[in-house]
Amino acid sequence: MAKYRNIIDEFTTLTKALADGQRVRALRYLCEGEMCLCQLIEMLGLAPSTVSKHMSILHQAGLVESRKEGRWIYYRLAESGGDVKLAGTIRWLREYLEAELMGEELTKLREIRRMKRESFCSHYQR
Amino acid sequence: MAKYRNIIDEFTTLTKALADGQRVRALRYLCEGEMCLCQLIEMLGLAPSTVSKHMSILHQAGLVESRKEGRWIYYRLAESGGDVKLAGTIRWLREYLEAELMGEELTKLREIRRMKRESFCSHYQR
DNA sequence: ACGATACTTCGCCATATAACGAATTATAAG
DNA sequence: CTTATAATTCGTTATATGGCGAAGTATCGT
Repeated sequence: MAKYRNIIDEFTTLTKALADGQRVRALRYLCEGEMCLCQLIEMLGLAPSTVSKHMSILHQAGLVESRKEGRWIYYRLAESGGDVKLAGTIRWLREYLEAELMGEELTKLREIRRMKRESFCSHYQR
Repeated sequence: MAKYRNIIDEFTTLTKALADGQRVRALRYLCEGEMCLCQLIEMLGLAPSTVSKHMSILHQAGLVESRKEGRWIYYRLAESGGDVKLAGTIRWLREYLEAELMGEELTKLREIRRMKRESFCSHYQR
C-alpha cells in the first residue's frame, strides 16, 4: 500500500474503494478464494474495461492482491502481513459480508469457480 | 438504522458515509466525545448547511446519534447496543483513527470542546 | 508470423456528490 | 412580540465517479 500524508487520506482511500456496490460484490466473491478477471466479469455482468478499473481501484487501496499466470490475472483478498490496520479492515470486511452469500448468486459463483480456465474463459466478450 | 434489501446496500450505505474526508474528520473529533453542530462547524471550517448535511448522512448510516438540548444538537459516535455489525464498524473506525490526532488540530479541538456553549456558540456565521 | 484471448488505457457521457448561499424552522433572550 | 441564534432544507454549480466501447498491449496456440 502506498504512503499517505495523513491518516484521513489513507482511510478514505480505503472507504472510497469500498463505497461502490460492484466492488463490494467482487470482494464478497473473493472471500471464497481467488478468481481471474474474466470470472469476475461473468459474475458482475459488466464490461471488461469496467471490471478492470474496479479491480485496479481495489488494488491501489491495498484490498486485493494479484498474480499473473499466462494470460490470466488472478485476484485475491489481501492477506500479506505487514500492515495491521489493513489486516483489521479485511477482517471487518469478511465479518460483515462473509455469511450472507446465498441463492442463485452462490450457485453461479460455485459453478464459475469450479470451471477451469480451459472450459470457461473464451466467451466473455459481449 | 434502516432496513435494507440486501447486505450490499447496507454495507455501502456505511462505506459511502465514510468515503468523505470531512465526514471522517468529524468522526475523528467525535471519538473524543460529543460535540454540538456549531463546534463541528468551527473545527471543519465549512458552511453550516454543509456540515448539517454531512452529519445527516452519518446519522442515516447509523454511525452517529444525536440529542437535542435547547437550540443545540449534540452528536456522538453511535454506541447503542443492538446491531453487532454496526458495533464492529465503530470499533474498526476507532482503532483506525483514534491514535492519530495531534498538533494544532488537537489543540484547537480541546479548546473548542472546553468552551461551554455560553462562551462559544455565537460567532460561527461567516 | 498470425490470429485469438485476457486484460488495460483512453475518451466520452450520464449521474452522483460536495460545496455554497438564501430562505425556513425552532428555540432562547430581550 | 421581536430579535438573534442554531440548525435544516432547497436550489445551483463544479467536480468526481461509474459506465461503455474503441484501441492498444501481452501472451498463447497454430
